Amino acid sequence: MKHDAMHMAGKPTLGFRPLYRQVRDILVKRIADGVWQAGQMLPSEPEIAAELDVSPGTVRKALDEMTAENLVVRRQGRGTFVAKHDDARILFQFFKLIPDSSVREFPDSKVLNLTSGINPEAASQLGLGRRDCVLVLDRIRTLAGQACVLERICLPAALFPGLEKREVPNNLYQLYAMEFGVTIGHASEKLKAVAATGEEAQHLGVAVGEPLLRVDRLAFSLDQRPVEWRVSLCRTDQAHYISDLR
Amino acid sequence: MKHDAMHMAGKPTLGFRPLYRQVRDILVKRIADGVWQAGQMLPSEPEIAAELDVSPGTVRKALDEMTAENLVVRRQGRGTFVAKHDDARILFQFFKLIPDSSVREFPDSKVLNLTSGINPEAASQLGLGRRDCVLVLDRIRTLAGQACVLERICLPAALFPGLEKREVPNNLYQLYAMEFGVTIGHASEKLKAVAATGEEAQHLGVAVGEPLLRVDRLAFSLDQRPVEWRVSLCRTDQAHYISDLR
DNA sequence: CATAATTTGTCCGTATGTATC
DNA sequence: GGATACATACGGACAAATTAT
Repeated sequence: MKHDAMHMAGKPTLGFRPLYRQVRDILVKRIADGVWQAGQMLPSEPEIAAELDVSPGTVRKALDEMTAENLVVRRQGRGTFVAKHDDARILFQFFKLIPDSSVREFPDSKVLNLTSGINPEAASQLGLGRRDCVLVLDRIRTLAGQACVLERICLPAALFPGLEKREVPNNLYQLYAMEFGVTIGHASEKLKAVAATGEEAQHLGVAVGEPLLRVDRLAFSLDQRPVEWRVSLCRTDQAHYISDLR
Repeated sequence: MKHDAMHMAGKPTLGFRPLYRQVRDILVKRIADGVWQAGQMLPSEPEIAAELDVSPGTVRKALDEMTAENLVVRRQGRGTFVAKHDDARILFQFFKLIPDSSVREFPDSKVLNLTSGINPEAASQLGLGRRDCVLVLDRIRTLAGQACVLERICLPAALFPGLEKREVPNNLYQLYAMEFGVTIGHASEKLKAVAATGEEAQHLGVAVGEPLLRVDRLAFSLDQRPVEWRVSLCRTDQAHYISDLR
């Protein structure tokens, strides 16, 4: 690794990546493959450096990036740990709806429906073939005692075998990681204001035509593949969605 | 600086900051104070290191952070430059509304109204006294040929003297920086779905009661003070707001 | 067009401080 | 207190990109 072909050649190859990024990729892959599991401590920086035959500084830079991506957590004096999808992290990274006059809070969930079958639209969003089997989960979420979010979650059935026959917990991303080895790395959301239809209005306890915030999320696994498509309809009369621009 | 009092004492002071962060603060202050202006090249890393009597690696780490915060831009072989609020940056960092079936685009603006006076609500948002003078700018913005955003922008009059008597350009953050020495560093937005009122509906060409996306933004200067409060009402029938979760 | 100078990017190695067990 | 781990700081060597000569 130290005397990488990329560096020896006069010209860098087209697909050249810096050494620290190659190291990063190796470490990410170990997490994605479950070699190092959620919450587990990584080997120390000098150990990783010795194993991969790079300098400690290079490992440090790779871990710096992974820390910035929320893939690992570093604790001085203790070690570096694979980030867990615990409630606190989900709350800050993936749940952006906050009660207007109160603090951040993890919503309860009630499952309405869980089916599997053909769903061309969802399959397209998830990058599957039109006829690949898709799981569809409908649920309603409660914030500060009020039904607040109605959401439909679509998943590639192939990645989550047996999910239909299982109790579905509140924290889905933890379930994906712990039970199916699918770790969500990041997600991209598209927001619109829409009018409530009859069925939606009934679930959320609002009038038909009332404005709702529609959040269309595509979530990606650590290897950058789309693995969840989620559409949430949110009441925003007593809550708001936060977005920080930096 | 090298033999900082913080380091000599056996115990770190309560308000201790790492050296590279102290360096960062000095450099940020120079940008905030206009010593180094937008687009200007900074001295080279070894020069800054020599001037502040720290090692080049420490300056490098300070600049790394500032790069991550979009305060400076580094270009290999050329130098490090103070980030400009040019259209491209505004478009990616601060304008999150994208046409559904097209690419990112910088919206046109038409000023409806520009007044100054007492405004307790805006003053409170901006951290001013209730009776401090506030500038209020109303404008309407066009995306893909369609009136799309109706927004009200509130500013502390004390920071923007003479703004009322001036032509107001499309790119406000550039104006703040170039003409008034106020650089926006980051912003925080709260989103809700609301129903259009009569006046709003007329401006945006929709029916009364139609759902609109209400974006409530507080923007902060480099020294972390709130300097702009902006409420935007957006049509989202042919556009959407994007938010990346990482 | 070729070369040199400048600047950031990458990589390396060491020493010391701080937190935890 | 000692051992271990990460955090900080330092400084140097070479590569890559750009600009000036």
